[in-house]
Amino acid sequence: MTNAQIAAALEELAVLYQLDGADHYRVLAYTNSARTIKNEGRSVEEMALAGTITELPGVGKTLEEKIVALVETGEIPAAAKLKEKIPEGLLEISRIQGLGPKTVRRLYDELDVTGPDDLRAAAEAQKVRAMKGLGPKVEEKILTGLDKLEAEPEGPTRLRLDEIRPVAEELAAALRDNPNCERAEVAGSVRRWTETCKDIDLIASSTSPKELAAAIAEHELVAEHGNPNETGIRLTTNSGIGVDVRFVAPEAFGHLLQHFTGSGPHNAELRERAVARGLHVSENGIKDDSTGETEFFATEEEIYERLGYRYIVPELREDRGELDAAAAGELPELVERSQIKGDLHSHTTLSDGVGSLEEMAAAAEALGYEYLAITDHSESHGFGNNVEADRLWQRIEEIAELNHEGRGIRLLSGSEVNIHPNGSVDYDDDLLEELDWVIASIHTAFSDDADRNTGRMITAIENPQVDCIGHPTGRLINRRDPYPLNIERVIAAAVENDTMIEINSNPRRRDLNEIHARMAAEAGVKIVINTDAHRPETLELIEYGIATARRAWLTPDQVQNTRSWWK
DNA sequence: GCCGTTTTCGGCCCGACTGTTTTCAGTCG
Repeated sequence: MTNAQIAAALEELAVLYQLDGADHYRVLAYTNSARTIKNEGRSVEEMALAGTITELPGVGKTLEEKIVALVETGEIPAAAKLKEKIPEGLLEISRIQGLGPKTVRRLYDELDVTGPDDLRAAAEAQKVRAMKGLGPKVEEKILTGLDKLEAEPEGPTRLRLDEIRPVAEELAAALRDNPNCERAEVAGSVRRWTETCKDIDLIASSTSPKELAAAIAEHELVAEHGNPNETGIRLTTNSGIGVDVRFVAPEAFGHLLQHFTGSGPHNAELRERAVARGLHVSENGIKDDSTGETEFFATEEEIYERLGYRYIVPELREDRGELDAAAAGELPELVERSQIKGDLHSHTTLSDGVGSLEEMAAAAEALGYEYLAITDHSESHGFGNNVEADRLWQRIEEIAELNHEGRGIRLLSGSEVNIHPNGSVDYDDDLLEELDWVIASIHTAFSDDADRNTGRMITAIENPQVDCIGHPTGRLINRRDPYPLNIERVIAAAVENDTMIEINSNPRRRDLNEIHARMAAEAGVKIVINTDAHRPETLELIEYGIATARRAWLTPDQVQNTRSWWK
């Protein structure tokens, strides 16, 4: 059972308890443990069976018992019991925006609502507005919420960062360009460089906020907007992305920026620790119990300093140990884009790329790189993009000639070889030996069996001709789950054989992800950040791989392509 | 349900917004 599956079961149990009227903090214990498990790289199933799971923060005796039952029998007895008592449809309708567990429970108790159909009937018969504390507006919200539920049964999908980031940057730039704007910044998950984002948060200060709000509402990307006012405005873009613009006085800019950058768990933990010292943190400032005064800071740096921490960059604000590290002055010096000296995974027209050798070289040189590995697909790739051995021998010559001509960048002759189901790779050893750089990836025959996939990959890792494993889990964000893989065994094999592992920067992949990359680097795996560029301009996507590396706490010495090629 | 720089019991982050109601509960981020 995967960590994601265990986390989902605990989240479901949390909702069930909520509908059952359980204490708020008990519910919180379940949702918090679900988050911890999602953030854990090691197999939680194995930890549960080994009796070490209570090492995880927020997991005590009771949760241990429930998780062990879950991995052993496939279900949690308490959840099964609650499901007998609470109709499944109630879980569904509690996903409606603005409809919480308390109201859902009352709808069930007072109107016998057991699911979406009952609820629609009750709302249409105007029975909801007859309930105490509810009125016609709630009824309306329920009906539109039900429509949404029908249209998107899986819930709203979070957009990939590359789908949302350009919009956020353009709107922030538009705010800055307005003469009424003093300062504007992107906050929220976009600023933290998460894999996916729900919406866009923008923070701005202005001498005449209302006019600024009215101006941004007229931007060409904006389809709908709420009322412009002194505190902000809510926008929806043409592509359906929600945007929250908030205004703040310049002297308190840091507080709002910090608050809306999040993450929620980071802020909650930050505040909880502050309370122990008599300080109350909010988006409005820091209230000191000892003086009764509220302090204001213009920058986040000052806020973190006041609370006893080194400055924590947005990428680390996930409540994954950054507060302890910042308090102890032990935050890592994170890898930066400017430190990358070359890209070790790229394609040309020889396989499925759209740039020639020269075009790719020129683009890499323009980025200031010292080297670029040309790693077209191998012999068995198919799709008409396969490269026969003879052609690759020829390509080695072409690259040697280009290098001989002496340009500002060194090209490395390489290949992205397919890992076959038995773990062997394309091409004979004498050809592989002649290459500067060999990446091995799985592109076909994903098995649903973790043991088989893992064994296949470890065979490739053990192959002395293989330098690096490409996009190790094969996941496509929002589109394809990773194939089952025992990542801990892969990491151990990579350390033992001194085989590197890639963080693929393509924003659709970001593979390794930040959790696994952190675990791999801590275990001693040499990480490489590559773009897998299929056209000259996509070499720029390195910034997404850098972001994943930073979110994985990686330092430049853990990233091999911060070094010159000979090193 | 978890946990301990005051604690093995009694706390557990903070505020805005909404819709309903004359002061607040519920929901959300």
